Amino acid sequence: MSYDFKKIESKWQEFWAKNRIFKAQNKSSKPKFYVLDMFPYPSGAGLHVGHPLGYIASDIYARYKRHKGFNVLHPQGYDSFGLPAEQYAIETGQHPANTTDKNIKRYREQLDRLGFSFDWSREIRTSNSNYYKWTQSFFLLMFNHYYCNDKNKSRPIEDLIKIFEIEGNRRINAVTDRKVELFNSSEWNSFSFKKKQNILINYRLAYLAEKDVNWCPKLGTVLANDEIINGVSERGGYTVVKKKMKQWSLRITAYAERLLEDLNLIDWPDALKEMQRNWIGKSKGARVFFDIKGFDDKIEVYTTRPDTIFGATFLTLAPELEIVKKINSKSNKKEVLKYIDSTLKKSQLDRMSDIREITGVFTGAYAIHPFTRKLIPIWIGDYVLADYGTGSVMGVPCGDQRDYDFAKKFKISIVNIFKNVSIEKEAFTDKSETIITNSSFLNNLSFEKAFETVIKELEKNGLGFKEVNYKLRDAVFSRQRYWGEPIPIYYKEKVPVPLNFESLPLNLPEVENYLPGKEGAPPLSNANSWAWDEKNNKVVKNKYIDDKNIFPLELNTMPGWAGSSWYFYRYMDSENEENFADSKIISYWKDVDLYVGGSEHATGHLLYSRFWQKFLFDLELVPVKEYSKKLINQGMILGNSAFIYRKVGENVFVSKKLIKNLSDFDPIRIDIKYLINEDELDIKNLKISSSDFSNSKFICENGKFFAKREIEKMSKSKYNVVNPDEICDKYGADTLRMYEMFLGPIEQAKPWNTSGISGVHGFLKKLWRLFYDNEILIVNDSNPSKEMLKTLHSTIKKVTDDIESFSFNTCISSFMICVNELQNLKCRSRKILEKLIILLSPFAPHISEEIWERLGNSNSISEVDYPIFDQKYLIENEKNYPISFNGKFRFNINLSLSLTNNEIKEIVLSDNKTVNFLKSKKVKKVIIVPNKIINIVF
RNA sequence: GCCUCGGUGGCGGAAUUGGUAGACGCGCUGGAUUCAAAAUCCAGUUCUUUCGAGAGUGUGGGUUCGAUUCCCACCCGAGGUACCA
Repeated sequence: MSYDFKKIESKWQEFWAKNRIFKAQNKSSKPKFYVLDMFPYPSGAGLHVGHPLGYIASDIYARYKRHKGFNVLHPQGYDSFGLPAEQYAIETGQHPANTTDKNIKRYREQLDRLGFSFDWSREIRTSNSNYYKWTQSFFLLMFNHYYCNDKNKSRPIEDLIKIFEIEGNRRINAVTDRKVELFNSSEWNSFSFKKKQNILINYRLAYLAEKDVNWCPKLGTVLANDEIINGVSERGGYTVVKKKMKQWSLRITAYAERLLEDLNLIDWPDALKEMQRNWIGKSKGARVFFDIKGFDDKIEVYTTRPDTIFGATFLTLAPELEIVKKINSKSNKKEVLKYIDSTLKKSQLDRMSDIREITGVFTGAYAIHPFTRKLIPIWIGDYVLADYGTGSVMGVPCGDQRDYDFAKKFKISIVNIFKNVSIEKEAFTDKSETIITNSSFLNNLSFEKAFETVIKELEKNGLGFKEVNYKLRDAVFSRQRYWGEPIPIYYKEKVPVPLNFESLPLNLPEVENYLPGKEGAPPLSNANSWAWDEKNNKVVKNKYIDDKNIFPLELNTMPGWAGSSWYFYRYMDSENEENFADSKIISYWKDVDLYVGGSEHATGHLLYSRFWQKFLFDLELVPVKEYSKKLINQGMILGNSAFIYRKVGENVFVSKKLIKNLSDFDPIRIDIKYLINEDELDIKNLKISSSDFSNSKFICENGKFFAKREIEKMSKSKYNVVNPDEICDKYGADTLRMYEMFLGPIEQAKPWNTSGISGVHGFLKKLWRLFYDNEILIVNDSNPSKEMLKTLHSTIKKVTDDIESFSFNTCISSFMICVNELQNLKCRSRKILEKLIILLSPFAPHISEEIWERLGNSNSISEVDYPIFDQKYLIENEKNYPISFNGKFRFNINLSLSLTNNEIKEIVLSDNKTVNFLKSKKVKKVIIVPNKIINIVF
């Protein structure tokens, strides 16, 4: 009997599903362990071999933890709202829900073949209304809260209203996106409903505001910063322009400091934490006020180098600022307006390609230096961003390269305020070597000293104050799309009013088509029933909108990251109708112990979900500040694309090595299924299957035609995808699982290469032969030899250590060595072989279950305890290091050490206990820890 | 430009905290079994070599009895970021 993986794998997959082996219990005496995968977006292309990489790793760990006696929660679901389904709907008229269902079915089939230990009873879909009901409820909570800086947490908006009623807003210390006018209590109480709402919206955590947003005309929607790659849309690669639009935003900036600070609490990859730190972009500096000559207004600038204030020779304002139009003099008016206009028209891409090209216009106005009282010119320039800091900077040419270039180009004076430094060629920006001169009371101070001194002076004279800034922007939350969560808001007197909680979910309406409506209105404007009956709390037809109780509903939907910001809590209690999850169940599972997913979500999902968590934490809906203790980023599996070369202008293809001059040829992408033996082209097959090539001529070398291979991202459009189904058919899921782990370190990107898979498959066949000689089970109850025990226990140790550190690739090596050694030792001992098979079962669960059963066990192998390493079976060889040394040594358990050094002759360690060595005057202490370092201190 | 990570045979990659570099797998070479193939098994496989040995972990220095590992400078690659004052 040989290793019949097809029969084995379908048998056990059925068994696991039927017996609900992996169903997690919400009550258990066992310790809990929550293993989470980033749930997939079910695209139409199905899975390729790259997708399951992370799932395999997390599945191994989940199965391992079950063996170790944990109550493991390992769920899976679908992030099923999203753009591709909608684009497909626009093209074909099919409802996105239908295509999404179809795709999910296909995904599930593919996932099921790989033998994952998911608890499918907890499956969730973000596009189901019983799920997005809660996403909507969290939006309402954000709408009904504001961020209180004094308590440093979110508080109910009612608290704020109460304060307004008693004393107005003068003493309020809350996060707002712009300055709010000041009022006292009697003023507040006299305000109309509309006016009150327009004030409150400035404080809400979910707020509506006119914003410069990234508008993608081709997609007909706005995009968040993290959805733009190199100035074009991540999806489709379309141009993006700045546009002013009224948009919903979430006040993530209120949490900037906590998001930064709490990175210290979590065990996430350093690279990813660093990305989040940079994205948050904290900087310390000062705000400085400049008077404007001839105006009452002041210009406020933000600077991280207030120590260089005496080097400021001009101010530059962002062209978009309101004040620009006010202060520019008549003589320059035309030029200034033209410049403002051209800035607004530029697309993201233009602005990026124009990088370092210096442009700007003098406004004709002058500011007054706060200390010297000298006049300095006010310019505008698009290198100053309107939405960072104050949108204005003080130009210090000697201390900032951009200011330096600007001053040089426009012949503005440059003052050197650095001691013993030349600024002939470029600005001097090294803070650590800065010594200030030529600067009145700051002379001879270092950067740190000058920084503190000048801020004190500014604050004393009311000329400015210390300030911290963040690059992080509030998250735009409106999308002009159909296939997303409706925002539970209606408009009364053009003011947004939240639906009450009881009327959720606000279901996505049916629409006739999914394109934008009139005048670019979002697709929801195409719905006939999309108005809110306030009295009866229900959706009604738009035609009643003139009725005094009926109001228009919000037309925008939520972005893709809304549903994924809290889904890990829904898995805990996915059926709950009363709450997003029961609070007792939440306090049992608490948080995610291991989260596995791609690093491409570093500044998107992984930041938004942390923000969402902190908000829920403030409301005491969740028990922890961070939802995921540990995160592992799996690297991408890359595809190996194939190109063949066609002579320019001819239908003639030439084999790779015969080409001398590449410029005479066009590379043509072909599907890798037409390749045999790595890079040889199957011309016959290609000609038959693809009409494009049926009349082509192929020039071969030695009768064979070779293609060029190139490593790039695996994708359907690049014709380089490898389908896991094919691998399962040919080698089985256990082989695929092990091979994907064997390819290399989990977090590294690595190209897919099928040629190595035979080694792993051969291992499983060899493993089978350890138990079976043809038809006969050869395992017996003989006692194992010392060597066998040593092999087993060193494998237990290596594999356990490596699983704990997520080095799954070296685990596989250890298994291979173990099986080889046991084969050589002709091991037949059940005591050894049973343990080996348990050890292997997280990696190759199907074959392990099968063998386990054939050995006469009636329970599932997943319910068995993991073997425990016993040190006594490891006997290390004695090692001699005939050298003199100074410092640390590392040995295994038994040690004999001779030294040629005159001072120490011998250190002998045996049985971990007796230590003999000749005392030396120079040796102060010898610390010996078994299996650790021997530290000899001189 | 800045930030982060990395660079080891023909290839994917091992090497615990500074202690025999190249584990394990692929590929390749030779052999066994076979009518033959598949499958399987055994041996070899960093490079150079006058077969004594010598060189060798991107390059050049340094620390150390000893460096793939630590330090400095540089080169190359991947990812992130894009005028953030």
